[in-house]
Amino acid sequence: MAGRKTNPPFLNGVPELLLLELLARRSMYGYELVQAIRAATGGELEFGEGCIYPILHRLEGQGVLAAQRQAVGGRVRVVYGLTAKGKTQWAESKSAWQRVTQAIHHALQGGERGRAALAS
Amino acid sequence: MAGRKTNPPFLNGVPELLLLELLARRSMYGYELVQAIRAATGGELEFGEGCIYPILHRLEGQGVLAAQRQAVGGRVRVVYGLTAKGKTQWAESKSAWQRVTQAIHHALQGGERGRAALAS
DNA sequence: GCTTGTACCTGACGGTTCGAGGTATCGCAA
DNA sequence: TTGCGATACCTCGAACCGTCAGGTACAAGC
Repeated sequence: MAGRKTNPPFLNGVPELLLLELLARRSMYGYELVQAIRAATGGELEFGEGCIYPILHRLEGQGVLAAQRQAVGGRVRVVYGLTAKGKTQWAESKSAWQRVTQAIHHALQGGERGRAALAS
Repeated sequence: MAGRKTNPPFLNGVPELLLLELLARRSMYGYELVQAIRAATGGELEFGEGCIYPILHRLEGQGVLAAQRQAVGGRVRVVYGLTAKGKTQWAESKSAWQRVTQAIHHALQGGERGRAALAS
């Protein structure tokens, strides 16, 4: 339990979920995404570049994202956007997340009462 | 992306959170907790014994849980309950979870609009 | 006697994230 | 013009968590 300071110890696959969400709105490049996630979560969550870039590359390899090199100034940005497959995955991830969090939320609430809501 | 069939790929520290929640209500033993989690989440989440037992032992070692051996029939059950420290940690974990999921939820909703809420 | 269910436990494996490091360009200020 | 910080990309090793497959043992039913 020694190391581990930054983010709270939940989350797994959450970076990917957030990536898909943000890219569903508009194409962005890696460095931008790192800060967009921080902004979008009100600073609550923060994933380093060492977390984001590998995911980006993996998703691109899976055909979920499409990369496009853009020259801006004298620099090159790699802008990512969702493919058709990506949109499907985005929708799936999102609903999976909602199912899971609802289940947990339910478990955190449903003590002695609230069992009625379990209508098969 | 090969392996990974059972649970959706979010979650980290979630088993621990659920453990604390359930034990805050009443003392339980390991095997019971495994099924209680499944029941409490409507079957959505399922953590095996290989996940639960190590956490139980770790939390006991940290003074978060107190174990008590009970002889039932010809068998011995190890019943766990929250210590004072455990109750603190339970509250902390719970509020942390809520903060995080709210942040993510917010990120999943707040598209182009809702930026106004970012005062300062 | 054998299988199934209860009840405990462990260890190897794999995936994900973290942290620190490395490169290069641009703009600004000293 | 030199240095610094911000931008922008990338990679690697370590750590952690959860999964899966195993292993023990008792009780009850067939």
